[in-house]
Amino acid sequence: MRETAKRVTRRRAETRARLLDAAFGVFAAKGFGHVSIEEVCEAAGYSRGAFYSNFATLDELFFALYQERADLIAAQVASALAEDGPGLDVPAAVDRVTEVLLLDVDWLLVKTDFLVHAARDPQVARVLLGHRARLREAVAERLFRARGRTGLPAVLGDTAGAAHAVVAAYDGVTTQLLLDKDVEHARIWLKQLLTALLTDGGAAPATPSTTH
Amino acid sequence: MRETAKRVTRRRAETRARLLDAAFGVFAAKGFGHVSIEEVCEAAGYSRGAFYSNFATLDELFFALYQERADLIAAQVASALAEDGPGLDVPAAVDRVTEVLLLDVDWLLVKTDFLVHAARDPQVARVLLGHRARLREAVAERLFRARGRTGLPAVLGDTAGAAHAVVAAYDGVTTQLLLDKDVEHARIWLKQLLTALLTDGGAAPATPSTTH
DNA sequence: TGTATCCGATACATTCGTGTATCGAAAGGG
DNA sequence: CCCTTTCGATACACGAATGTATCGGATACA
Repeated sequence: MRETAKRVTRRRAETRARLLDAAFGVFAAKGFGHVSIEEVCEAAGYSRGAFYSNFATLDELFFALYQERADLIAAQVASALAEDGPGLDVPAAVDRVTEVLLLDVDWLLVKTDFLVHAARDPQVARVLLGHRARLREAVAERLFRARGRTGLPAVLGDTAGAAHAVVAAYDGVTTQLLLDKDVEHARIWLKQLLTALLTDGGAAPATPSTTH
Repeated sequence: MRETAKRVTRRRAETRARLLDAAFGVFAAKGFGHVSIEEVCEAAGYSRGAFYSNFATLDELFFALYQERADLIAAQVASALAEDGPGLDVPAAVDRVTEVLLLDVDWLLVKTDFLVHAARDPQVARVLLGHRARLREAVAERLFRARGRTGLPAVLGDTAGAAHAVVAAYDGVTTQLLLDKDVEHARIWLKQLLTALLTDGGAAPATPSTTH
């Protein structure tokens, strides 16, 4: 006996996807909490009937949207970490990851909205914490492979601690980026931060003016 | 000739303050964007007439609220940085600042809401950027006074760069704190991060389990 | 204490969003 | 090719929140 033995799908999947895509745009532009169901439907080119046929509430759609995109990003990060020359080239990996993480400001906006949402709903918070934990583990595993090549500062503890620091740096840079919208500067800055955190002395690269 | 020669005030100041206080509670609980004007008024024990007499829109109230509290925190941080034994004791200063910055989770919630708000309104963003810049300058000035005692890693550049890193660390830790609500752990973790960032090798303190 | 002014409560009109119920059309199975 | 099932559009009823206009009571100042 199949669970929820719904007969079908195909149109449905399409409209669901369109709704999610449209919602992403609307959320990015106005912020969850300032968006009505109607706006999403209008942006997607559907009427409210389509919405209620696919989702019960706007929260549910938001959740689905987040999960979809978060998984996508996670996969990209994982591949950026995996893809490696023969030598465990940490700085190169940092570059690739930075590129992926700070790709799309709209996503950062939506993600932060989701954070704010999760901060008030323990159920949702657990999911987000799960995503973050998985990300940290991927980073930690990568750092572990590179141990020895790079001397981690003792203050951070083991590779897990260092991974924690990496995520914190990412979050910190994101905050600033949301305000000044300067992606290039954010990338440079994140690389600098990660270098400072992950290398023991820190071979000084050309330090661009950090007065922004 | 006085600007806006309103005759005056006393009841007015009182109700305005009560409205702001009540709004803080409501915003912290439900999040800006899920709060109606009526809710704020009800929480404050007033009717909508009082609100419209003091503010034009909910955004305006939110802005005033943020500014008020942000100034307060800024003053506390400044005093925590200033207050100093004869010797420039950086770790002690880090402790004090950490204490102040991670004092009230509700404030972090509201602050993050405001960030999300500012991210979509350049006018508001400039104000927030201003606040952050002032905070950074206070930190930088303090670091400058302590230079020599603490060897800053070269990767970060000058004291201004280091201050930038301090704020980023703060923001990063805030994000995690909003999800797990563990203030004590956040404090420890922030101290660790700051130590790792501000000291060149980093004298390892007792590293608590960072697996959270 | 009188009085001009200000403040905040109440009432009202209106707009906006929601959720549901119904119906025609599309899609897949036999 | 028909027929059953599902999808999504339309219409409607309802509730919630907004903004304004008006009014009575409070407050400062002479």
